[in-house]
Amino acid sequence: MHRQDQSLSLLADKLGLWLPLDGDHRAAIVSLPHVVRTLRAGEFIVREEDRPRHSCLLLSGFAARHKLAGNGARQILALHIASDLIDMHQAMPTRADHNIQALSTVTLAYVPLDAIRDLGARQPAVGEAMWFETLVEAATLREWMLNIGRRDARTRTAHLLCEMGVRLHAAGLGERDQFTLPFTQEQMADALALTNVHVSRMLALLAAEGLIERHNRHLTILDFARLATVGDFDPRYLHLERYGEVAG
Amino acid sequence: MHRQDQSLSLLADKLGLWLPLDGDHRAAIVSLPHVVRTLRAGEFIVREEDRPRHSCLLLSGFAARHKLAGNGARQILALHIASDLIDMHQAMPTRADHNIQALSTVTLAYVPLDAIRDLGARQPAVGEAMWFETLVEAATLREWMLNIGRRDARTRTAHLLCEMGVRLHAAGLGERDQFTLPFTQEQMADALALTNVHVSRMLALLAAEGLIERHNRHLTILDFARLATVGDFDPRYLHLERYGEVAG
DNA sequence: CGGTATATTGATGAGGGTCAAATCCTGTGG
DNA sequence: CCACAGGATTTGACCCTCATCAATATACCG
Repeated sequence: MHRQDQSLSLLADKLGLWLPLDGDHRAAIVSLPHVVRTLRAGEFIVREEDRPRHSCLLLSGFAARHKLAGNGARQILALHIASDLIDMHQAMPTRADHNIQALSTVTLAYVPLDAIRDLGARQPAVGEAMWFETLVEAATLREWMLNIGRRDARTRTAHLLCEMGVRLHAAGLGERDQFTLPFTQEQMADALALTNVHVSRMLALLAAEGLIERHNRHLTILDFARLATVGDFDPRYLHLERYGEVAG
Repeated sequence: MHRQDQSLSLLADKLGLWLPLDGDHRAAIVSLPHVVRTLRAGEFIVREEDRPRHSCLLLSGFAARHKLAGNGARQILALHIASDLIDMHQAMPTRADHNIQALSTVTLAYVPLDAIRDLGARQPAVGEAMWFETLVEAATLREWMLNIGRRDARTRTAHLLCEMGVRLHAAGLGERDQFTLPFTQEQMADALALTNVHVSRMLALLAAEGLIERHNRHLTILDFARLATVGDFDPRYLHLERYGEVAG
């Protein structure tokens, strides 16, 4: 367990988004026992049937949580970006029921679940902040379910772009309206419950409508307010109050 | 706060499904402060923008958790049956982002979230069991997302029927293979991300295939194993180990 | 550079939506 | 006990969104 590095200051920053944390809180977070590892794209962080004893903080890179249907189709349940905390409260007495897979090279800080529980008990504010993190992830999952179930392909796609802009910006990984979209269209398709072909068409359509501009994987949102309208996107579920105003 | 009634023995039974609980545990659960109320079909248990201070135990009847899209379409996120515990851990410092609505006459026991938290601290086994309940609900949500995103209408419908059979039976509300399906086809459609018309067709198809039999809202599963195959249904996500064997 | 993964584009078709009418239930009041 | 009203379900006809299949084209990487 490395205790010397500062990897977990990213976690302190993230949790500080949810609740004001003082120096003691931050110090306690940063000194959590942890191990840092690097995985390459495609490697599994958690595999179905695993029984994880650690939570992971994504220090850099991108990952996807997904399940497979009997016909081989994949549904991505969540896209994770740097600063996301994975499975903090999944202290399952049983096995994981889905996979988490690196989509790019990722670095991870593994923190034992016991240490997280202890810290939550010792510093209730930190416990609450970690709890809030879990609730936001659940709220995002519900919003995605609505997205997949009841919005058409164009709306769905616009919604995902808005969400990624806001989340990447909140995590300090780009501007809300200009960022590198790190996913293949096939991965986006599995997140949106579409096909890669149709995602390609929808991105082309949004570009033709003057809502976005693309150069390779670099994306510019030309009119966030309009894209949010098209995407039926209301950022409240992300609980990043700063982004409440959708105005361009 | 009524303390005299035995409404919460249902909760003790439910939590006992997840972990063995002794007499002390049960006594502590049953004596939680609570209020019992009755709501009629259509009334809201939690409304978007509410800030609930209570968790609800569904004592009888059926309820749906749902979100609305901008176009007016509704996505049901979860169907709740008697013995389900609603929003135990939703101690949101912020507002609910979806609705919970009674689908039939329901009776509810409202338990203050503070009391739940206290009990979890005082009796860790009970806390763990309540925690497990939340994890199972999250696992169900993920399975539904896969269902909606990546399975065709026939498979989706069969999957829901299997799930309801297992859950109703586990809750003592019917046989796994024979129960009253208390939902309108429109409600099922909103749960499956289909239309009421197509749900009608899929139920008719499953009946024509000899997998189920219907008389009004009474449903008989004629061959559970085959229906589970058709529905790509693997009950592990419900964590009711007893139902692991899908055999007819 | 060459080879592979990714993205684009076109043609075609199927799964499920929409609309509308008919039928069936359920509950209510006479 | 029957008649009736309202909702729920069923059925049919038609059509549209998105999937599928296939051929290029483009970007990425050793």
